[in-house]
Amino acid sequence: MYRTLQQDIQARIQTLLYERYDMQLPSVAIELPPKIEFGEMALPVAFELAKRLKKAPRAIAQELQSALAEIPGIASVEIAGAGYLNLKLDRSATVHRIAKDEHASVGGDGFQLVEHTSINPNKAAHVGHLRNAILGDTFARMLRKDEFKPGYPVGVQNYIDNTGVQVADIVVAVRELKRMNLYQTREWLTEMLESNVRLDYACWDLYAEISQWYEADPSQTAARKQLRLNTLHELEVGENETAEIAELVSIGILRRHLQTMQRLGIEYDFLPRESEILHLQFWETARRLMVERGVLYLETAGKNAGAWVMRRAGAEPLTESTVDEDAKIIIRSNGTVTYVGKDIAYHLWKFGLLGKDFGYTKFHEYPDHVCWTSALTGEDPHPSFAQASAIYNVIDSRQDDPQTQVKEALRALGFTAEAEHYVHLNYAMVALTPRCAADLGYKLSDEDKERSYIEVSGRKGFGVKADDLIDRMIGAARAEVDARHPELDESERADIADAIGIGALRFFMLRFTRNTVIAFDFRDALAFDGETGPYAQYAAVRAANIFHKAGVDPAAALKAIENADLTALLAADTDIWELWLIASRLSSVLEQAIAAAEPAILAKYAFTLAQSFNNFYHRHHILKEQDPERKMLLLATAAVARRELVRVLGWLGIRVPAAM
RNA sequence: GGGCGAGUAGCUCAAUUGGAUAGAGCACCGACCUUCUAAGUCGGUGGUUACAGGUUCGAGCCCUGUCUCGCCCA
Repeated sequence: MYRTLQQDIQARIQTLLYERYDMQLPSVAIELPPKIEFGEMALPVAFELAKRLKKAPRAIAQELQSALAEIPGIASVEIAGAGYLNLKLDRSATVHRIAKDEHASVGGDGFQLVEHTSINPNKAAHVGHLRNAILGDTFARMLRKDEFKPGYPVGVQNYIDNTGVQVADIVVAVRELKRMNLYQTREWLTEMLESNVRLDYACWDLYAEISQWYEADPSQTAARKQLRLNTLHELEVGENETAEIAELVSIGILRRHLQTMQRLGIEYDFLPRESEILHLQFWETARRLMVERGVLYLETAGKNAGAWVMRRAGAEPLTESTVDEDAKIIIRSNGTVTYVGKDIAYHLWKFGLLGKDFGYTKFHEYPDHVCWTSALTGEDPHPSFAQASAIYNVIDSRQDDPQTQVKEALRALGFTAEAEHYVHLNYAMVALTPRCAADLGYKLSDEDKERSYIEVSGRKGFGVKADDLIDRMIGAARAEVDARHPELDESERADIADAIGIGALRFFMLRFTRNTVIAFDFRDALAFDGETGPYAQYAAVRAANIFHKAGVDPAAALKAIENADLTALLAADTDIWELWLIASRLSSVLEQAIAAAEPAILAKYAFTLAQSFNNFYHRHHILKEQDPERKMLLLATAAVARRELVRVLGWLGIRVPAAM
């Protein structure tokens, strides 16, 4: 609703400026004043005009004041400070519009492809992967159609690198450390499934072991490294026992990853795999296109001589005699393609520019949709995901350089619109505090102890596994629920604890802006007070309780104020009006969060709204209110706070439990 | 060596992209449960926004330089 008002007023001011000063501004800023006493909207436009008109800002503000006051919905206009125009809204009229759920539409056409999770299928997911998946899932929820907004058509995919060096390592481990062949591997996997042992956990340790093994015996190092390269090569070629073992193990681990993510309410539509990108020869098609358009060229001199390279973004134009030593190698002089090369092909596919598609086959059935995976020859009918008009790659900041290269390749190939809509949704890593690392049994050097954080390492088997963390979050919530609600039966308590534990975890991962390194510590993550998920959930539960006790439907409470004149009541209680104002900003905040690709903005908003509601809840005892008019307004206020809180928590993937 | 990011209260983080007196949470001190549930509320302590210059009506944010830390690349 706030967004709608902003848009109206911006349009009015543009016409006003045009009429008065024959002037057009690209945009007119409307800010939220620092205090509610200054009104609900502040315009610094007089400062902007002062330069052009060569007049004092205050004088310009005075010239605009009366015209602005005539805009419908505006109660008054005041001039403050050096020339701010502070607008006060007609509170009663605005509340009526909010109660009717008038709000700016969010959404549009064009398929939005969000890629996240993308964990190597060779070991258990850890906290870093959780940040990735939660960010991506939240962003997809922000874009997607729901009961609040038309949204965009959205596809969520999880890229599976099933032929990479990490999977090769786990195959080497299965063979060399566990001494198993294909048949024995199959039995091993079946045993684990039957005894409910987590395969990804077993491989977590195996992966750490094999990483040590390569260098454990100096006389064997060269041979072992060669074995690893051979294994990798066999994986890439396919149709051999090595590839079959890799397929069994990686699929088993992938299924575990999907289960882990399902616990957080995270689902996927498509799992494209590296093996199909190789076998369907995506790269060969892309290579031809790149050579044809002069983007990829053979270097004949300098240190990169013999390699096929691509110019970096922003590089100076080449002259006849110069050699670009800084160019990015795409095909090494030994003929192998780099990761960036394959990634360029894959991204041409995403935008439907490659001229080929995967085969598709069903991989997993969620309650209300199917998750597909890539195949050489798939089944029909099937959807296609190679039609993105915008893509969002949730990949951590360590990949900034290669991501910039892929985007640059699209631009250089002439696909400038696609390059514009290529968003690397990057984020800083999750590390551990030294204390947390020590608790996990990691030996700290004196240098480590001084650091503010310590990086996790899969090769060292050092990190917090996702399922362990989820178990602990839910366990801690369960202890609280058991203490507070002994009267509830087992399944109800389990469900509430699940909502709270997951809510706390998701909120924790989302409250930091993307470029902040999270120094993970159990104490911080397990906090249920203050700026946390449970705090926001608690506010929503409290609001719901009011309606249970009153026997009133929240929607009816909002309808009840439709024809009431609330002017006097809203003038008397500024805190109530302020809560309505915060609630009205929902779509405005969502738009801002989408534009900045920053879910933390929504998390912050959810907290602010919950805080404002808790404040209101404490100050006004709704069910005891004697004045029927006032009680009606209080109920409607609780209803609107609850409505928007449930919505924003929904986008964050946080459920509101039945009780707390 | 090159590239990118960061440095804000004791700690962990914000700051609507250049706007009004830099805000929250935690921790600490104090007050509030016979209440629609205290996973809550209210009050207090706490700041030279790493440092030095510059740009302008206005700088935590932009520019130049310095220092420190992290990540990526050779």
